[in-house]
Amino acid sequence: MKKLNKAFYTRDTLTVAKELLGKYLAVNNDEEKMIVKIVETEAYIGPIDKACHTYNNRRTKRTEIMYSSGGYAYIYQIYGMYFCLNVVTENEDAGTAVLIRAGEPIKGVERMAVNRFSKKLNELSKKEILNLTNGPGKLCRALGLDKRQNGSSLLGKELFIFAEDVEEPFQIALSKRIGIDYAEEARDYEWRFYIKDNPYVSVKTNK
DNA sequence: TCGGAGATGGTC
DNA sequence: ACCATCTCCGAA
Repeated sequence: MKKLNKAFYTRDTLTVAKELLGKYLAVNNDEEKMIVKIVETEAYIGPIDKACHTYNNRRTKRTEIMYSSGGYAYIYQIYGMYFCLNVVTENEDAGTAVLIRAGEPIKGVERMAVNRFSKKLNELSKKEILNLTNGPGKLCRALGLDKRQNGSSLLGKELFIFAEDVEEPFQIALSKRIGIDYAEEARDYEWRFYIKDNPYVSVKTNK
């Protein structure tokens, strides 16, 4: 396994969004050691993207981390009760990031079952297993990610992304992004990427 | 199986 | 007053 380095993140956001597919997101706290395979991402490109929190170079306390150079986690709260994990990309002041929308549970699934459903893994139905991490809010809940990890470096050992030496082949599909209907022309940009036919991709598909 | 609405609180 | 979400519940 090879941890993704600074150079991986400080590239074009659409490239990073695509290349994050099939990589592995690792969470290593005292309490939790979990891994998911990334199966769905979305690019957010502030300067030209009305769906992005940093559109028009808007700088606020919340979005400040998005203006750092690539390789940091931007985690924000949404709808009062959920969190979304983003990976900051490109160079300092770019204001760009990739939203991690869904993952396939690989390791520490027992813990994910507790975090999501307060159940043991062997008590989950097939449907619940598929529902562990197939959406940005669900993914963060399963992995125990919240405001505490906002701004964390992805080059450390608590939260990072790595590639396996041998990667299983897959096809990349793309579509419009989810849940940004307010974003005028940006709603039509096909900046959502996912692994074709992977069962853990979030179900909703706004074509 | 589906669509609508409520939950819930930080941000602007 | 929103909002890069999720779940429940009622209708069909």
